[in-house]
Amino acid sequence: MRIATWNVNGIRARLEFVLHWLDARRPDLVGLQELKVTDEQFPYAEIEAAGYQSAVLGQKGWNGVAVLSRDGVEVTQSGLAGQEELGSRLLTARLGELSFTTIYAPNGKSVDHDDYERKLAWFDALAGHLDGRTGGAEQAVVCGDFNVVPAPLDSWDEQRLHGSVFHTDEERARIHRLYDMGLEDLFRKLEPESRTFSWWDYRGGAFHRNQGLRIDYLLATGNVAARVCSVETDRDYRKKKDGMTASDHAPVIAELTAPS
DNA sequence: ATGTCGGAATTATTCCGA
Repeated sequence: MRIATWNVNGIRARLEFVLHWLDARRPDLVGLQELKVTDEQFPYAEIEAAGYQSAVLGQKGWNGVAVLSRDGVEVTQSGLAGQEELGSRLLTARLGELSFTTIYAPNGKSVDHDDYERKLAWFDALAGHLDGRTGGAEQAVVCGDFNVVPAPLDSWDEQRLHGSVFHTDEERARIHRLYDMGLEDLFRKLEPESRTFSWWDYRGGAFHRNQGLRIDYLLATGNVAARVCSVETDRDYRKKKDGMTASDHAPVIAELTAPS
């Protein structure tokens, strides 16, 4: 089973690119973020023609998340209670025994901006919501754009950026709280030393300079993490392709063995 | 060069968010 997360930066602008990727990579279950469409504007038919059912939590213009599945989607959670004013940023679907949540964390802008405190509060609400859903025999994946660089190794320039947004101890504490709740970072589990990014700024030739951040991840409960056999950051889909413009994020894909 | 995108507001240009 292949699971993936991808911030597409606008599903209307990226549809051709996403269809190309679905056809090439054939993931079974995908979390998409930053759709920038209402539910009605989502291209259900085109995605269905590619072999996927879609569950969508959209909004006009900004944010928005979706779960794509080859085997149907039963939505069990749509939105994060109490955080609605920050936009459409969480969606959970159940596939058999597996709970699959995709999130798009608030950006925070900068540590001295009001949005930064709202970002921290959003993560606290996320932890509160997930509490009790990631322990015991629960099988869960929580994936998406976390907008936090979890450790110094995940930044292209920790020395310069430490303490700035995405790189603060407060944000990292929120990610560690998720780890403490039993969620493991699938990429880090398999690649403990690798400096591999998932996002590069459009500006300044950041991609070609490899000035990026690892802010997109697949977290999973231990019983799911035990099944992971490979994790890839799909850099090829951060590149222009046949005249199509890429998102500023690359997909992250993990392969899981069948449940025992 | 704070250098690029996608989308909104508003009507082809400017602003905003990332």
